[in-house]
Amino acid sequence: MEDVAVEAGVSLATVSRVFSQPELVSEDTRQRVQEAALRLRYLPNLTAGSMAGKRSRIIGALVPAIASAIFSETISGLSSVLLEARYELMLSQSGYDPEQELSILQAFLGRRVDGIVVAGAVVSPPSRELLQNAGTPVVETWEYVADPIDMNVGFSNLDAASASARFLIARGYRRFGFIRGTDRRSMQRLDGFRQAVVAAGLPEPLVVDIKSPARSSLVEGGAAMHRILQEARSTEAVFCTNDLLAAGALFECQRQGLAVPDDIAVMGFSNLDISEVTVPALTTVQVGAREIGSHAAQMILDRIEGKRAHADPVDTGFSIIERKST
Amino acid sequence: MEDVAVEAGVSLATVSRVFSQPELVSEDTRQRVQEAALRLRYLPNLTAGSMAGKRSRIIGALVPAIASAIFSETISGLSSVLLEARYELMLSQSGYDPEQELSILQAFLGRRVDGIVVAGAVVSPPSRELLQNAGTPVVETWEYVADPIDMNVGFSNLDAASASARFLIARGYRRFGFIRGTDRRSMQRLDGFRQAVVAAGLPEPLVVDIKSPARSSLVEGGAAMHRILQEARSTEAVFCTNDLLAAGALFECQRQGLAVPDDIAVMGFSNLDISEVTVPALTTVQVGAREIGSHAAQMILDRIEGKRAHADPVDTGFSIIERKST
DNA sequence: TTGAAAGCGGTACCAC
DNA sequence: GTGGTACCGCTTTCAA
Repeated sequence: MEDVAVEAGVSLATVSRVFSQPELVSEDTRQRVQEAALRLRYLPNLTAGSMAGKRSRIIGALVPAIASAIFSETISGLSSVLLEARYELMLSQSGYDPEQELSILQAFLGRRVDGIVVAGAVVSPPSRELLQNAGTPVVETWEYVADPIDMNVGFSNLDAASASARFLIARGYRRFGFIRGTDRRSMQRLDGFRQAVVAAGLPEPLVVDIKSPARSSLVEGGAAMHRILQEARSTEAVFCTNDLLAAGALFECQRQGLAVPDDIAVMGFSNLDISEVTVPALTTVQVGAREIGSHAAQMILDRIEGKRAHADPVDTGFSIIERKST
Repeated sequence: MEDVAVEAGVSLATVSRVFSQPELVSEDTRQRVQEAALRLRYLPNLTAGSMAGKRSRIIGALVPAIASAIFSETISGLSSVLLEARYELMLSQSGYDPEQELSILQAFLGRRVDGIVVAGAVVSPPSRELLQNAGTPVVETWEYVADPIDMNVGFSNLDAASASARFLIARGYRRFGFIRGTDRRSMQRLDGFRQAVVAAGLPEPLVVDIKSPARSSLVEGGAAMHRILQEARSTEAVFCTNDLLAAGALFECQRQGLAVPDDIAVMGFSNLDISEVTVPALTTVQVGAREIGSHAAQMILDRIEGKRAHADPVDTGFSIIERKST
């Protein structure tokens, strides 16, 4: 920076202004400084800037697994908003491990990120406590959190699953299978689904849990459907806690020569790309994955700029998308 | 940090050492400092550390689109290695826009990242020039780059596609369709495929380009297959430049009531999760997506630690996975 | 093994 | 509109 200042014949302060608050500098000097910077290939050191100013312009995001498609739209939405606001995204995966989660959050705080977005709610007590004391803006997403650490953008997984069950019941299905992922949201979905089924006086769904959250959901979905067909061939409709599981389940039906939805219906959750194109296309629940990400980003940015001290929880809602698989 | 120093009755330097080079501090003082830090909830400011030291411990990664599954295994592999080495991942998406790409790379350099990994090669001249002059370790991936900016981990897309063509020819297919993505690697794959087809004295493949790289490849693959079936019903086998396109194409065949591979064969590329589970499962090309990411991370870490000044290009190779779709 | 002090490269407040 | 200058919070010689 000093080189640029000398080259342009101005002070350090002026060079700094040209890059951070150009409107405070006269047209003329601005030009001179910018040319000097270009000539010297000067790129302002944002790290130094972060330290001197108080903001890092970095947002940390934490997902269970980067390779899983479930949250990628959310992260993409987050990233898009941040890019536009000239913020950077720091991304990490916890691998479903609470200790890993804690150490990642510590790293984020150590970096003095301006905000943290987590996929799902933060469940491990040490992690919650850490964030609670840190005072950094935090957004928990993809579920309604009764007692959020800070901000919350999501929807009621319980309600969404209840509505799904009622939808299936209204279509005439009576005997249900339920393929469930291992995350907390899947638990909530099971609760909601079960409640609606029981309320309708129908038998409880046959619940099959997937083996490992780390493996491909498409494969797990197939394996789970295999079990259901083995244990309860009379099952009429299977609800899966995400579209990857549902697609895997659908393929398993095809493999066994079963017609969907005539022999057995399949319903997914999340409205991922894949649900739109399978044959038959999957009935699913739209949850505004991308919107959750962009919303979370906006809430953090607003908070940073002091627009509102406390943001109310945002309910992004859901809607059932009826396709051919039910 | 000063508070901790006072609390523990030591100097700033000692506190610093406890967190960065604990082996230089006596067991006793180390304990005292750590306890003090815990009591005060002290988290070292890594930003300040980055500035004082010379390393940021941040690696920047640039992909065309975060929501696309193509590179997610690579990013995940990258992230895993970095996490273990206590580095952070900064992720951005260019949205297939060269100007965006440039501005993201500038931001990375402004952050003084210790290394940059790009999905694919950097093509726009200004971006290349920027990185060339920066001196930051750079890894271009997923393709063999004749004149890399710095390091290179990938494979020959041309050879992989040639091998695919020969594989299909050996299976007896003669009339080919080719569904092509818009990226450079897809172009290379077309070259390789075409060469092998022509070398065998067969007619050139019918090439269909997808409309927009931004839309879902699954949908685009279906649309492209639709066109092929319309324009050249006699096509015997369709090669797609990635598995999402292939899956989309496969579903379109199902929609039209065509049997795969009996009526028409479909082959994909990349060996994504989905190719394993569709019915029929997709023949594809395995390219070690995850390995590319972990390898890239390791190369950068080695470089940072001065293990080798210049790393040779790494060829991760490829292999054809024969499944039921051909 | 520990401490003192000079930076690292900016920002932002205060004068002029 | 521009310049001077205390920091920001840590790392890293150099000495003790």
